[in-house]
Amino acid sequence: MRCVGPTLSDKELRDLQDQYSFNPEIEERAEFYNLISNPIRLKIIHLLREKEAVCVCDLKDIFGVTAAAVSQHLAKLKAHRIAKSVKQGQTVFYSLTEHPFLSLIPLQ
Amino acid sequence: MRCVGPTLSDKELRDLQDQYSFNPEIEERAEFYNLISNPIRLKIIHLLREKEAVCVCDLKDIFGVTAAAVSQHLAKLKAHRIAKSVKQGQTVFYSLTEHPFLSLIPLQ
DNA sequence: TAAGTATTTAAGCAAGTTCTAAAGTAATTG
DNA sequence: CAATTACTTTAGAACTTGCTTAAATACTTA
Repeated sequence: MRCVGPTLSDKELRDLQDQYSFNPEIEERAEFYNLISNPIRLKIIHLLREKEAVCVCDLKDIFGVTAAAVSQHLAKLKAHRIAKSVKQGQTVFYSLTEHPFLSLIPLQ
Repeated sequence: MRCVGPTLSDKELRDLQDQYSFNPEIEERAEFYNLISNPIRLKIIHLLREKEAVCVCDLKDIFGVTAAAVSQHLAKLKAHRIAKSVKQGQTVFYSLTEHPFLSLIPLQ
């Protein structure tokens, strides 16, 4: 049942339902915002804009968390194709991709 | 203990620790991204850019959830000073504030 | 003023997030 | 080749999120 108060017309309501109830573009963007809503992941992105490529080992020292925690954050960034990795010996270097959504994050 | 592999110098590491281990600006931005990482809240923001002021009752019909759910999302937007409300009779109209972080969200 | 409408608040639950410790894999080195 | 280092994966605890239902509040109207 519709509300009675001074509200939208039936047509306006239908239009907004069509536009918003299912909207993959906005939903995809929300998912990206969720990815960068973690302070460590957002910091990793800023840091990789500055440093090009950094290993897990250094990231764990910078943020003061375990290597496991850093590795899990990097795996999420990688799963969203925001970061990529290159193995050099036993060291894994992470760097940013050219993902278009990265432009949603302003430079420092 | 520092890593042994081909990594950052001690000085680079200290500089990055200083810059990132505690960084309220980035942390505040991450918190905002968390706010807009929910698809309904992000859609409400886009919708209010289009419609100026909309009541809880219409939002519940647009998104197909209960009024309680919408009200809780709006309360979060309000707590972060992204939205404000005006009561007209028994109807509560919500609209956007001029919060600077809103510029982080591109127009449709 | 009783009933109905709009909204908020509270309680509770299921699902998701993020950390740690521990175990597993792979490369390096004494 | 055993030990060490770098990293990943797994499992589990603590916490957060987002919904629903139900109750509470506020306003309107018959």
